[in-house]
Amino acid sequence: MTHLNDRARSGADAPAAAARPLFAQIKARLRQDILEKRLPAGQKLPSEAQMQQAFGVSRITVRQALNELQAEGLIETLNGKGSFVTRPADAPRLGMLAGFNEILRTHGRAGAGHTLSTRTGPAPVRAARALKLAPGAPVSVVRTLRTIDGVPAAFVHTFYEPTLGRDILAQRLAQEDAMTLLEEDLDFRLDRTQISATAVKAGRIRGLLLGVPADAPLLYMRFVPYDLTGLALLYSDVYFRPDQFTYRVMVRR
Amino acid sequence: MTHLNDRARSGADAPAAAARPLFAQIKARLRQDILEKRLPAGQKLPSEAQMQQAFGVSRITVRQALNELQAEGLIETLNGKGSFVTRPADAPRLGMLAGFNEILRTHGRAGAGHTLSTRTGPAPVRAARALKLAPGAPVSVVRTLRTIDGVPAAFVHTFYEPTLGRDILAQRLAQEDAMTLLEEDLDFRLDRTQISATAVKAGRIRGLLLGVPADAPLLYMRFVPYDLTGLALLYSDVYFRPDQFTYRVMVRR
DNA sequence: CAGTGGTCTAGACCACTCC
DNA sequence: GAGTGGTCTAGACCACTGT
Repeated sequence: MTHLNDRARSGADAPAAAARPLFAQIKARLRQDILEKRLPAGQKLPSEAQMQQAFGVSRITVRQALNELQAEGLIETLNGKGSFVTRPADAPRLGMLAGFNEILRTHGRAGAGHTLSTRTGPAPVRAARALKLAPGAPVSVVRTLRTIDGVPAAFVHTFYEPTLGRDILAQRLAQEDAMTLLEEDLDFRLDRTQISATAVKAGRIRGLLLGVPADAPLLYMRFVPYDLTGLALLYSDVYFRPDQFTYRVMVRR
Repeated sequence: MTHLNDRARSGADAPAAAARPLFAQIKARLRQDILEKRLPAGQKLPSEAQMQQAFGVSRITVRQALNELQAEGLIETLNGKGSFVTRPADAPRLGMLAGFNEILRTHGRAGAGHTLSTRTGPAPVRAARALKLAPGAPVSVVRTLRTIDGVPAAFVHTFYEPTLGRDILAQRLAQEDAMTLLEEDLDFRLDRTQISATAVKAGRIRGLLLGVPADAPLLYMRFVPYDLTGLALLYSDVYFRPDQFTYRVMVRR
């Protein structure tokens, strides 16, 4: 049966369950269905009239649930057509989580990438902490070199839990950046990304890789993207050649 | 008289005005009253019942307007008390626009600042472009040096239009960072900030100021905070000593 | 207690989309 | 035209805040 609490707030006081508002219950149910992919991306939701029936509530109550889901970006609603589960890749990149290649594309420059190495090994402390793993837990580590118009521009170290379908990352990190892959290929719902930035001297090894003197300054950034569920999806260390690339973000509020 | 369109969509076709939804008209009116400070920060709005009367609409229509204003962060609504115009400083810093000092405070370190110079002169091209001013238009320029526990940490160049009450910035930029001043002292409603980051060699002059060798790497960032109305409030160039400061942001979606 | 916002119902008419 | 979401009304009861 599909019905909800049945207004169970009146009778003998329910011992535990807090009797949440109807619209919140409907919202939570739909939300779960979406996050656990029982309602896959692009799927049309039942019409408001159908939900009214199914849940046994008035239309306004259904709409309040849908409005909040829309505000969270989980669904989009089109007049005359219906409500649909958002495709993660279509969701507007509000805060600009655009990755490396995406930025280049909008500037009309040609990005490319080479995988230097792929392996699985114990997580370094900083990666383990960011990913909330036990120190030394196994992680996949991919090192890539990204170029712009043939010139080395960034040296990237990506760490991620080798479970899930995430191993396709290793195959494709050379062509696309991690953010795009997570959204478009793995259908993760990116919610926010923790970014930090400093500068470092290139040093001998990174200098050779990036084609700059050992004392050249590099932009050193870390990225940790999080799911809508709060899960840290990966940890990425990036060294940028400042003459080739400037990082830009629009931060809201 | 306070009434709205009076459902003017039916009769003889209104020539221009597009007959926007009632709640949108109410929302727009309140929004303007808030942005133009006819409803000052902290002010209690009329109750929903009063607005129902004043605008001649149903309560749900009033609430739809208020809900959207709340979603935009312009008002906050407290059960049993009423709706109030948000104080910019109270609004949650979602995307983390926390400035320099604020970050230090949460880390328990002591920040301080010295004003190196204050003057008014023609805007450099990059500042004029960011602030949407005519090239060479007069801007105030303040140079400050920020220290952490007595060690130089950042060299800051701030440009802003010398109009408005903004000149109090010059007096206080040494003690507080610009973001905080804009919100707390000038009651601007920050909406988003354009940030960019690269690395540079310190060079001789900046090296002397910050107490590092001329070939030391520095984190070079630019900040342009925008109003809710889309106005660029200032332009800021910052050179950070990487051993003293790492920039962190949480970017949403 | 009176006043406030929070939730909900049962209708209604409209604009839009697709057939 | 039938089906969809967008807007709106006129009520109602509740929980919370103040006195």
